Amino acid sequence: MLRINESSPIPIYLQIVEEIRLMILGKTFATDDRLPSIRQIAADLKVNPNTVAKAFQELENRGLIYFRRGQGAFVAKISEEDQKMRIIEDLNRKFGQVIKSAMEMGLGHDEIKKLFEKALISCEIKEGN
Amino acid sequence: MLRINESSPIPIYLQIVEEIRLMILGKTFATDDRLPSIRQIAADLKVNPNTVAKAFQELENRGLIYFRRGQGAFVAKISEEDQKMRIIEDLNRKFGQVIKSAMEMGLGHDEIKKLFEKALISCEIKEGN
Amino acid sequence: MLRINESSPIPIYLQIVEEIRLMILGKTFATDDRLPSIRQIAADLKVNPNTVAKAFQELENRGLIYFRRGQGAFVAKISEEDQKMRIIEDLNRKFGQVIKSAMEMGLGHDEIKKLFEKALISCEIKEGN
Amino acid sequence: MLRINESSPIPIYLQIVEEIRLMILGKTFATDDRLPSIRQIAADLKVNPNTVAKAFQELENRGLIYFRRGQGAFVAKISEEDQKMRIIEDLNRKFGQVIKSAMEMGLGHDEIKKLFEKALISCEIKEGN
DNA sequence: GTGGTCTAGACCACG
DNA sequence: GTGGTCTAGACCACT
Repeated sequence: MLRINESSPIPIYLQIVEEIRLMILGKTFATDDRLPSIRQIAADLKVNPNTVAKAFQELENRGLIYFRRGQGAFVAKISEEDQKMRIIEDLNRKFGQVIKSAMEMGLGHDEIKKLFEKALISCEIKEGN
Repeated sequence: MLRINESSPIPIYLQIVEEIRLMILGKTFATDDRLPSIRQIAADLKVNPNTVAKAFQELENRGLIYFRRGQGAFVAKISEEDQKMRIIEDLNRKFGQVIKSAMEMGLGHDEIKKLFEKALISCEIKEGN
Repeated sequence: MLRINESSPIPIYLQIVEEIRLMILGKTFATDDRLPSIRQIAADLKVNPNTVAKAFQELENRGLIYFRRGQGAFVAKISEEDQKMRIIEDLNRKFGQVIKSAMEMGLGHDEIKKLFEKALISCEIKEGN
Repeated sequence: MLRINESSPIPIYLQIVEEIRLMILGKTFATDDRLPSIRQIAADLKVNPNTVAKAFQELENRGLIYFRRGQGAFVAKISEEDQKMRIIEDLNRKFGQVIKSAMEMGLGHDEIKKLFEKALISCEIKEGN
């Protein structure tokens, strides 16, 4: 389920944090669902369990998951509005960065919009597969 | 001119690479323009000259700049089409990532589009300042 | 195993690159073999680890080695033909340079050949020891 | 007449030294011939006069040239035998290096000889042009 | 243990 | 002045 990019400069544990964060916000996991075990994920990703453990700790620090001794990690409760807000803020920030860099490269409003729409369609096609 | 984010997990030298790359693609610098000196940038950003040197070396490896001994670093020639192509590929990839994460969080086509347009407008307002 | 020449005008890190390159092409190391660690080589050669790291980075750029996080550097895969081709090109270039300089010094075909053969034999004797 | 390689790691002044050394040993210049002026060479190579001056100084240190105030640099006297010996030593050393690297890459006597002969012929063809 | 990043600061080559 | 190399040594990410 998870995917990491070995050659990215971003530490693996932060890539895992981000992936799981998105899954939680996107309700792939619901409140109080049990997450896959650290060992399970480590085996899937062919990564050291310590690395996954570090990611889980980070998620706990951010209040997105909690641990039950001997049972594993579970999705923490977030209110609907809170969740929606976080998603929107997140995307707003990400879109902002891309648009900013597009503007730095000299593209205008219409060009940017066109590129976005092309990317959106191409994503939907991939998703459809 | 350049800005770096100290707390980002992305290494400083790669942040510098990315900033300069965007400037070159966006024609802030034209072909054969001299870039600011390593020492200059290092002083501006308050980082070690070696860190900037590493960024420059990376840019040279990617063929975006070249060096003249004792004179400094200069913007390499890229054909117009090549440049346009790189910009588009770059944005396509970046938009793709954001859209993908939006879909993972359960947003639909229209919601994503709406968020994008909001972000675009808010960027233009900032730019206008 | 490695040797460097302190007084050469060629930077130490490039000398290391060349030595390891020859070892890989000459199959002293096979595909996916682990190279000695940066720290190990640095200690052996009595140079700074950063210098060796720079050499390794260069080898990675040239596609001769790859890294696994936390494990070390490994010999990348090269096809047999590719390897043979590189070796031949390399030697052709090197011989060409020496022959060219010999010609510039006024030596004729036969003299050059004689010198080469003498050198070849003397190398074989050394090798035999 | 001279050629330098901008992208070589060997300093330009040492490249110039080597070129002129070969010319002197190869009798392109005879004893007491006047060498081209520093400014002349600097202009030809599009290099800073300081760089050429440094090369000349190095040649003087090695006893290959001498200066006459206000007149320029001249080829120093070398005995015939001395000259022949230097040439041979030089080539022997260079061939030795190439052969050594060939052996390190696992090539045998006959393969090396074949490659050498091919290179020799291809050099003669170039020279013939 | 591994490599990766970064700093502080030295010295060199080149213009 | 420019970039290039190198050292000494720190801290981080990962196995």
